[in-house]
Amino acid sequence: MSENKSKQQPADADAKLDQVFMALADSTRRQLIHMLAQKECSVSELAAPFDMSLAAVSKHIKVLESAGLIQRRKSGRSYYLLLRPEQLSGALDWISVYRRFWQQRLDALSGLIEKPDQQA
Amino acid sequence: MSENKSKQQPADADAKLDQVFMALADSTRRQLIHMLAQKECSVSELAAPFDMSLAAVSKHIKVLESAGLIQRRKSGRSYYLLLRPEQLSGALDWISVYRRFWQQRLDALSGLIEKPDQQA
DNA sequence: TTCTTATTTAACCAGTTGGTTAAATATTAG
DNA sequence: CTAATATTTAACCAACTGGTTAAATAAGAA
Repeated sequence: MSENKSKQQPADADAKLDQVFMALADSTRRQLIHMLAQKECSVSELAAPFDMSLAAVSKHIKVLESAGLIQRRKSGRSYYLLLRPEQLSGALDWISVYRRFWQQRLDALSGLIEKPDQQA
Repeated sequence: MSENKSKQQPADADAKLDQVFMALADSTRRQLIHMLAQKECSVSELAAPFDMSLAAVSKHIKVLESAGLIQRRKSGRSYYLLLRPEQLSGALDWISVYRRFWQQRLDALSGLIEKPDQQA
């Protein structure tokens, strides 16, 4: 018998979500993602706007990279980082499951606004 | 002049996102959210399925609570926890910004599948 | 080859996380 | 009042985070 059939969600997917959410749980890293959504950047381009050492930014980049959110390409003596936005889909999907739990309420509320009495 | 006009995103919102994403970056806490999406639960109900001490679960609950994702109500000697799913909207919105970056590609891809040649 | 540029890696540090067990607190039950 | 139940809080610990500075590595420039 296969030994991990009992887990409905593979531990891998869980660990991956851990990594992605953790990667997003830092303002600097979210800004890096934002920059990379505009265009591919080198490490020093990415580091420029931040008031911290290049080594610190390098570490943040590594966190994003091991979460799979960015990809690295070497060109000459520079590394260029490329966003892999589709890697966010797991996180989006996870949260989206709970969207209906608040959307319901909002829908009900906007229903009330549209027809405050039995006017419809 | 107001001294924090230069920041386009208030630090508060940033810190809040930090907390929410951090709260989600743990499988145990995601499972707690899942349970609370079904129904309001007491601490011991929440702790039951987990192979860890009640004190540990209590700490996880506190993390979710300070992120604003759940709300606590005392009844007798039990605490009941209630999910506040709408508090996930900030995180969803943040990720959604980048959705188009991968959706574009998927759309293009499915376009290719629908009309593999110039058959349309 | 030697210098400079781009970046990583190593060593270190303070603070946080996620777990433990044991003690404290609050409330209901006898 | 006393005992049991539900939960938090405290004290502790190992591992991880996010930052630092300094040294190592890689590659283009002179």
